[in-house]
Amino acid sequence: MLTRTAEYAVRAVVLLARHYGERLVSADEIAARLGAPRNYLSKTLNALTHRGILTSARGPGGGYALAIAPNALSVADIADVFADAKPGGARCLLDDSLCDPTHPCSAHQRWTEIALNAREPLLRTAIGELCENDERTKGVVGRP
Amino acid sequence: MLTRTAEYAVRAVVLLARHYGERLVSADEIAARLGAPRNYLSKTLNALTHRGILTSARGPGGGYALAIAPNALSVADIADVFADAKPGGARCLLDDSLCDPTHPCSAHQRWTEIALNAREPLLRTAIGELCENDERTKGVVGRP
DNA sequence: GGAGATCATCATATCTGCATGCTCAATTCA
DNA sequence: TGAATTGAGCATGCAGATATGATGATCTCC
Repeated sequence: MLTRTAEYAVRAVVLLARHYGERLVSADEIAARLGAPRNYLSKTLNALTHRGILTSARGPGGGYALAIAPNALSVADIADVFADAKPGGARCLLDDSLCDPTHPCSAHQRWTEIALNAREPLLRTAIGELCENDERTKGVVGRP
Repeated sequence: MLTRTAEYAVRAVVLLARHYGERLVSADEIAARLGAPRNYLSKTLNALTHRGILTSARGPGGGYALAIAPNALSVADIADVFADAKPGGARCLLDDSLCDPTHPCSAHQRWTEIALNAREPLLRTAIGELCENDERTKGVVGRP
């Protein structure tokens, strides 16, 4: 469903969400706890930082932190950072030469609808919903 | 949502579905109408043939044809042929060292549920539903 | 049986995601 | 100011997906 990089990103963000408002978490610690390659993860975290999803601080005691409340951040928000931006949607399913992009065929519309439906679960799921653990330290979760 | 190869496959199958019970369509014609590389598409069609989804015939007048009724074939059936078989599902979202595979954490279960929901639209959509065209030559479509 | 059409397969090149290692830059603290 | 810590960035290699070209195998038709 997600590319490997996007999966790293989601897992890292979920981890950071569990420390939201508490403390910064260094790339080394995140990599160790996720079992992900440190340098590769670093680039991923960097991309999230540039998008304003994370904040970062260097030096001793530094690391990454979530810049957005866990319940205000959807899984799709994370995944989108690493998705190749498809410019004009998918190509026509039936015949490239017979489908005008401005007046797409019915199959085209149906296909787009399916793609949206498949994306829906990612859009509707907040990071906070994935942070439940056995201690339930964060209390009730869920998109408001 | 789909890999490029899987997208070619779906589009090719939809094209073949429009000629279901009519005639065979050659790889050359399919490639031309889809705007796909001929030899690459050939391997894709070959894989579908080995799975029993298509039939093929060589020689003049030969080509490919759908081996299954369009309404009895889901988009997921096609996509699965080109999906890498993930052995044990996704890794734990929270912390690899804290999640026992036999007793996955709640986040793990939630994540699996999301993945299933995202796959649902592909499972529920029959190829026949994507074959509607302006002439509606095939009559009413839809999974029975 | 021969010629042309068509599927099937192999060899190779290109591109992208993934991963690793090294170096630079910024921050903290003594 | 200097050392330690930590993020940021660059160079490179590897594997798989994607694409291209050439060749073989099988079929139909004459």
